[in-house]
Amino acid sequence: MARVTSVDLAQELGISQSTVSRALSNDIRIATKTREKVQHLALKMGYTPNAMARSLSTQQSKLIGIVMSEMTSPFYPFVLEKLTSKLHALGWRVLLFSTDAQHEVDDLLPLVLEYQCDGLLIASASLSSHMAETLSRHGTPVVLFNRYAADASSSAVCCDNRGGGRLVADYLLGRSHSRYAYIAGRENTSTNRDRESSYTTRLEQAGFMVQREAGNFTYEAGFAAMQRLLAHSDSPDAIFCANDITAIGAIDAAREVGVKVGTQVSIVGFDDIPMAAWGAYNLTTIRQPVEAMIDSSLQMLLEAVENTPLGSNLRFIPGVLVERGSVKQINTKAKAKS
Amino acid sequence: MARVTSVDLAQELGISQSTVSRALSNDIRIATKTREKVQHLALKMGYTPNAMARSLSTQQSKLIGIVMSEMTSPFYPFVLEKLTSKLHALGWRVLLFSTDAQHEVDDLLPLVLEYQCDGLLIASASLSSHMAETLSRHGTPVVLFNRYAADASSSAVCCDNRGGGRLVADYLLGRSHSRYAYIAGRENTSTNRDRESSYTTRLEQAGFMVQREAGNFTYEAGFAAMQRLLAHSDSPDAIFCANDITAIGAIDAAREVGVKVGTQVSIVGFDDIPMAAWGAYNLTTIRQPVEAMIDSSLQMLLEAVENTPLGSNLRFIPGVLVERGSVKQINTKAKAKS
DNA sequence: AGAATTGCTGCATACCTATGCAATAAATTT
DNA sequence: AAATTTATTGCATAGGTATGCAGCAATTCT
Repeated sequence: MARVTSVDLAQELGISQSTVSRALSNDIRIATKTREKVQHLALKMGYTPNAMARSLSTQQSKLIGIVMSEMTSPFYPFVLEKLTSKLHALGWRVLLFSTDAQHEVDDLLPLVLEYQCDGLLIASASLSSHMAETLSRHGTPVVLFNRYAADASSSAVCCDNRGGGRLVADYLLGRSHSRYAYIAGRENTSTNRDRESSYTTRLEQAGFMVQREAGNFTYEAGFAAMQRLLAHSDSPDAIFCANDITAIGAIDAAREVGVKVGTQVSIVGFDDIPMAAWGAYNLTTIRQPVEAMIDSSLQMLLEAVENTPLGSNLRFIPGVLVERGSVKQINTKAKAKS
Repeated sequence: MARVTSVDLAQELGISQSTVSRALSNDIRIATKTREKVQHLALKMGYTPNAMARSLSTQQSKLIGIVMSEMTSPFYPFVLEKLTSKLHALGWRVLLFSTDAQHEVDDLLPLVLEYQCDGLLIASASLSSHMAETLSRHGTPVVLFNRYAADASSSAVCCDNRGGGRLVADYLLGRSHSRYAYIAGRENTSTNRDRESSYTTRLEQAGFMVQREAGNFTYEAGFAAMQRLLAHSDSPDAIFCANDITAIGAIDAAREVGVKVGTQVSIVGFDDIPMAAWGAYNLTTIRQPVEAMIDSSLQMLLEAVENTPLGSNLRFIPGVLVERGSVKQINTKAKAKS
């Protein structure tokens, strides 16, 4: 029951604890024979190094904190899984923090600091500049995932949401729609702001107004927003939704009143979550370059952890439009024209 | 940049480190004045206790390890989020491990042990009896979530899958179907075994055969399995799927070939994930009592952590059938009969 | 006033590992 | 054979907190 320590091994073999420690870390200076003896006994006695003691000694916890909100939105579990398995493969452990509301992120940080995380990754949540400063004072590098700070005080990697919004606008413009709308995500997220503003700007440049409905990145919000849109006689025929879940809600709302998606009305999402490809929805959407975003943020973070702390650093990775069936096909007139 | 420690506080105030430590933990023996002075300075200097050092000293890491597979299946993110936020509220931190394949769970455990986790929760994955023994030798309590060990060597809380299977069988039997099928989940999971055997047994008792198609808890598997089922002329009219995702795949496959779900064919799932309620699917399913399962497993685990390590302990919590539109309604004849 | 109690604080050490430096023994060089 | 180098190991300490026990001053009791 009592944990076996390196001292136990040392006593058992009649050697010093330091030799044991070095033998177990394959230090070249230890005689091969001794090394093997130690490693063999360690195995036999079921020795497990104490990471706490090691951290204390080395001043490195080998811990990466991940704080994530919206964990139940289908996009993020994939991110979380990839992150943790890649970190594990690289020898890091992950300390997980979840939060619903934005304001709680700040409350969580002291805990991150207590556990001496070597680095911090914040997904789909932001960071007060006060806390960003605290972290930097402690020398804990942090990168934001899919969100960036207004004051650019911390590094971040995002999907190129502005580019994505433009892509959608152009795509819809190219297939002769006449009344455009946007169903928003949660306000005060850079994600929503960027997708909306770029989409809207582009359409306005082309001479169109765009109707706007509030939302919050959920199915229910998408459903309700679509109902509102359909309540008027001149309801839109081209709708960009802040994310896929919202779009799916919108599709279900349209179907419920017999409006045909992909012929009478076009709907585009953002993310390309697995459900977007499901037969019932077949949603045209912008695919977030998740793998690239994950790799990039990991690289950024670990570099900062291992080398010198780098300054603020923003990286935007473009998404790609994946065409499915929720947008009107080009009619012959438009085709001839192009 | 240099972290401020309790020693720094002590020096600054000209008192001993032990007094600082006690003052910060609100030890009654410390004079109120001193306590306040210390706490005030701690705040001012931005003191953060070092959890590593504390763990080393107290022999308690306040860490709960969670290992989870199938993180991307929609059921588990919810579980993970609930678990972490409840643990946080109770003062615990969570060390997250994810794994795809079963065999990797064993490889992960040494890491759990290195970090001195006070307890371990394994979701949707199992544990070799060898490792269960190792853990118990280390005195680390473990509870399995939604999976249980064949040899009952570790505690577990599960949905009552057998009860659920029976519920489905009875429900389908009650609405005059004639050809039954089961689309399986991953083999070698207690979840799949229990759902299947109870369902099948009940139907066989009632004199029916049940056709079986392999699967693995995914949309694609459900889709493919349904295609196989529909390939024959006497395809089933009542299908129980190992989980909701599988059922949704099956529904899409049926729709693709024009088979009407809820009238020509009945499909029932298991889990009641949010998508089951989506308009396009409207899936009748067994709702897992997630909250109760989470609370129960947490209670079980934390009790074992804080008190004496308890022996093996199994808990099965019944699910409830939620009726939606994917099953044939009772026709008048059947209704008259009952 | 002396004795006992109470209130508050400090000393010393445990927890476990990693690592700079010194020490010893063995091998090599001159 | 003496001097230098190489190989291997041990000593001692840092890292930050918690805590049993002792110490001291102030208060209360007899």
